[in-house]
Amino acid sequence: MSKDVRKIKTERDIQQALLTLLNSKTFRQVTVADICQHSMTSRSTFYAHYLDKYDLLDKMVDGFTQLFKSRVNLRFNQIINGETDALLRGLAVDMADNRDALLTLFTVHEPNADLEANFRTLLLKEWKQFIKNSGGNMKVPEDLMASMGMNVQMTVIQWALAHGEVEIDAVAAAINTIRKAILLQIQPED
Amino acid sequence: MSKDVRKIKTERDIQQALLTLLNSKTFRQVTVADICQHSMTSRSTFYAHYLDKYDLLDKMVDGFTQLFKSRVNLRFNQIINGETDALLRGLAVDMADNRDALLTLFTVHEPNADLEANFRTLLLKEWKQFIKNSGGNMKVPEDLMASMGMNVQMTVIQWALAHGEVEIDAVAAAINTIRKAILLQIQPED
DNA sequence: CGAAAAGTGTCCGGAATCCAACAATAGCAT
DNA sequence: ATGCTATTGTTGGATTCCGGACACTTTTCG
Repeated sequence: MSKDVRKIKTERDIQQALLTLLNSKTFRQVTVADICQHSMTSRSTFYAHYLDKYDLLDKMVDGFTQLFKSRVNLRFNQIINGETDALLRGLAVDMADNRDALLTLFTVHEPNADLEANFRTLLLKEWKQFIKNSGGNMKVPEDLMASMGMNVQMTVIQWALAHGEVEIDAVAAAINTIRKAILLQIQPED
Repeated sequence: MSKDVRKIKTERDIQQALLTLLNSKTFRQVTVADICQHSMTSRSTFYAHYLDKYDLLDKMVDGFTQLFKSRVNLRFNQIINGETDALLRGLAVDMADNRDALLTLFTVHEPNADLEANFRTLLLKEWKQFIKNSGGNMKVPEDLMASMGMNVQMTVIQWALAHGEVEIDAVAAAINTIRKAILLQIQPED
């Protein structure tokens, strides 16, 4: 049942071609012919794999969204006590493999294909759950703190992707300050 | 008459796979199955393009040799007076595009496929011709000076490939000293 | 030595891809 | 508006590639 390697190769080439083209063009400006030319595939083959360029983008965004989703669940489930800073940075290193692809796709915002929005939605959902499970009396609205946590984490992820996770320790201190302020609101019983 | 793109793609993938494998294995240790696995091509396809792995290596070496040959002729023909230092460094930047491939293939020395030997042979031939054309009375044997020029230039090429052509100016002064000493022998009428 | 494992080279049917058409639509300039 | 050009999808036959088999040689290892 597993795919023919030719399918894997062409899909890889097509997707890589789109990412490359997105460095010099808007997604709207990219044409199917462009993608085929860069990936060295015929247009008939392209349409054998995707309905159109929007379908291609959808599937790429969906793929990374699913990958991120599994990682998010894993990371949040692994949290014990005081490991929230590991969470903040952990997701960044998780996605480091797909550094270029993610950074590029973050710049694309189409109605049904918005990777950054998907990431934010997933994180927000997990933060709400996390706050609810921690069960303390909140001084401020829980949704506000969830949004705060999500935004801080998203900032870390994007910064790490853009600058390389090597120097991530340099900002750890600054992030820590913010993190403590947030956690103080989330778990006031500490 | 022009090739089907599929042929171009598979040959590109196969050749790239060999180069990658040569970073961790000797050419003798590399197996056809390895190449096929890395390049995601079937063995039957491999043998449709090449007789064996030696044939693959031959064609790669021949390709770069031909490319180098044309550049060498071009550079030497462009020499007027006092531009010999431009020649010394020019060939280095010419080959910069294929930096990784050349550096890797330079480590392979097979009886009928030795890129470094080919480069040296081509350079030596051109240096001999260049010295003969300059027509001065030589203080030392012409072949010796040709060999000298070839070796200096080969050193520059390999150094530039290994370290990046960006900082090539750093060694320009040192090379210049050697160059003057050599040219003094070649053109004693100056 | 002798058997097992790995590698080589070749073959074939079926699958994926190419290529060159084609009509239809969208965008753009005059 | 009117053409003109670019782009979009679709189709069918030719080409290339894949997967797996086969016989054979070489290497590895007990």
